Amino acid sequence: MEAMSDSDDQLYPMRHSLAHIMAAAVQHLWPEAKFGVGPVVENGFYYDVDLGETKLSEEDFGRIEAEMAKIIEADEPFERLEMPVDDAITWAQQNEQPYKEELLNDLKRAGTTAAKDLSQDEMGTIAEGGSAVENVSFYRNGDFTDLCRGPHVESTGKVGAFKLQRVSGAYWRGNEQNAQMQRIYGVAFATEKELRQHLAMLEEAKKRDHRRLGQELDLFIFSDMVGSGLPLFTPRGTVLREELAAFSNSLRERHGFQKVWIPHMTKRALYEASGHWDKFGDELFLVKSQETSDELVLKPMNCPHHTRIYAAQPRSYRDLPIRYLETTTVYRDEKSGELGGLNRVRSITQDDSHVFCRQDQIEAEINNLLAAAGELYAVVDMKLRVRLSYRDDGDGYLGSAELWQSAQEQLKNAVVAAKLNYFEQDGEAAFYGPKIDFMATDALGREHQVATVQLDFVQPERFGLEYAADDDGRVRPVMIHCALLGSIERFLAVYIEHTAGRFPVWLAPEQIRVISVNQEAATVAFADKLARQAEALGLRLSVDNSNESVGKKIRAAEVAKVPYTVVIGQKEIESGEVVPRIRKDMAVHEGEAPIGLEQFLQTVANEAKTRVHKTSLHG
RNA sequence: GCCACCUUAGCUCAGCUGGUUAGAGCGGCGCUCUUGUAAAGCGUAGGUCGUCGGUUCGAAUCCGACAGGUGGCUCCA
Repeated sequence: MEAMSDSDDQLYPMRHSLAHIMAAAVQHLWPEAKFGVGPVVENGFYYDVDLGETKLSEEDFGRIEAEMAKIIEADEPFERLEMPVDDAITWAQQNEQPYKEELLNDLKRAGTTAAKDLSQDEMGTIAEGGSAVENVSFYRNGDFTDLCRGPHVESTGKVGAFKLQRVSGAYWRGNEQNAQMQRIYGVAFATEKELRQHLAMLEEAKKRDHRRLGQELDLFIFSDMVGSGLPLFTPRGTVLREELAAFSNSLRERHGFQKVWIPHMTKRALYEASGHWDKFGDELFLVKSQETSDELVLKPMNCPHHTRIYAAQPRSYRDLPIRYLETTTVYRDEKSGELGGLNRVRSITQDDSHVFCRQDQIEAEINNLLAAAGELYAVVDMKLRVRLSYRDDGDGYLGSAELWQSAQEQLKNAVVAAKLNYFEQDGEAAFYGPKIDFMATDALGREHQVATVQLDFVQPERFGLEYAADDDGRVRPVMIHCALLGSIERFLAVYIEHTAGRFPVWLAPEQIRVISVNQEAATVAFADKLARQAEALGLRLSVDNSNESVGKKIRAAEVAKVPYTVVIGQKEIESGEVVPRIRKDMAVHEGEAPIGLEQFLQTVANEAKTRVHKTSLHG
């Protein structure tokens, strides 16, 4: 979320100490507690505990916090002890701490071999990672001793402000084969004020939650009868989807992509050929034909279909690159616990693109895509950062080492040329090729994975794709997958929260609301005229002619976050001018300024067309 | 899929430890008012308390299964 800073460095021992104090409190309350790991995380800390049959709930937080308060009140000094690993193992056995014992045993082995099996967190919890381990450290305060690398603050009184947040299940060492422990999370800051600020931010995030706004702004629904992870979009939500898709499509068309269309199901043979059946078969929705013996599946991706279009004709090196685009829905049978709002759904609409190109064209094609992505994220007003995901030394990567080398270089060159803020990470590549992952920062400073550009050396191979080179030899093209928005559903989730539902004019489901002062014939006729003019300009305008007070109707428009509201009555009918009420986030000029009707509508239409998020109008 | 918690009217929520006709605000509808930049007044209709089963003289309330949701874990081509 936020970058590490000096204050985070100071917070580290504090948060670490709080994890320790919480463990002490838990042990006071449940002496049989077995402890796992208790690391510092973003904004706080957690500790994994095993309480046997006892199930914690947030109602227990009061007791735990009260116990922690006692320990903090006592201001007990933290005492650091060191002992050889073998002695520590004896300690763990004597104190019946099997999880600690397991960690120590691994640590002992890691001392002589590579520490590969231990995750960073686990290593970090008990010892400095990587190097040979002889001694491990313990921290003691009062009657509680815990295996811990530290550092801790001097005494239990110096831990700042904290609050326990939630409890959840977590597998021991992140492996679902292992026992499930209870993870208690807390947030912690140096001062009460910072803690309050953080909690206020969480409060704001709650208000902006896309699920809540989706309901309040009437954008999408879920239905028990339709099923989990299958969102249905209302007329207003559909405007958002279609405007976003149209924008992404038009951007890509401008960058040389052609639209294609494919059916949403296919024989499973397609995925047996692509290799997806073996790897992801359990995520496919099966479709049974009642007429034939075909075994069909709903498409979980579009690339295999698109390769069929490519392969339907002999291709020459002169034809490349060939660029297809399609905004279409794929279906993936995600596990039930993984679904959530629009973030993870089972019907996923991707603004998908596939480039088939020569190896020497990779860099130019990536440049092309980065330009499109840059334009899109500038319009939606989100900062981008990219991760270059490379292969590591492991095997299991397909394609020659030289191809990878060259491809990774070309990716990086393109990212550097695009002046993107980037970082590189080995071992994050897909098995079929290196990739660029885009993270967008929202208005609350949270980062979200959105667009992605991936090179693919495998599918061209699997599907036997080729083109005729200048010497008439047969050569494999490289495939580039790209989605600018990622998925429309996930993008909407992020974007609704980014804007808090205050959509810019080009996306707003309702751009102008007209409020009548009364229901007299002249007023109604004037409203009708306005509506017709707006329609001619392609604007989304609605008229609120209900028999309510003007104040109430203004409020309704405000709550619906409509960009422009105009009140019409005798005055407007006579002058032909309106004073638009402008949604606060869009205003740049102070003061009121009446504007001719025609000019007002033209201006709004122009703002929609140019996709600006501020207005040139005066309120 | 796993752990914990949740599900009462269209929405937001009351309903104490099981006890006669399940409440409120907003929204809807009707009437009065014809209104000038964030909520006019009065009236009225909405619920087999997520579904199914069990315990009980009696279940919105207790138990179980299922469905859906929330927070995590695992996963995310």
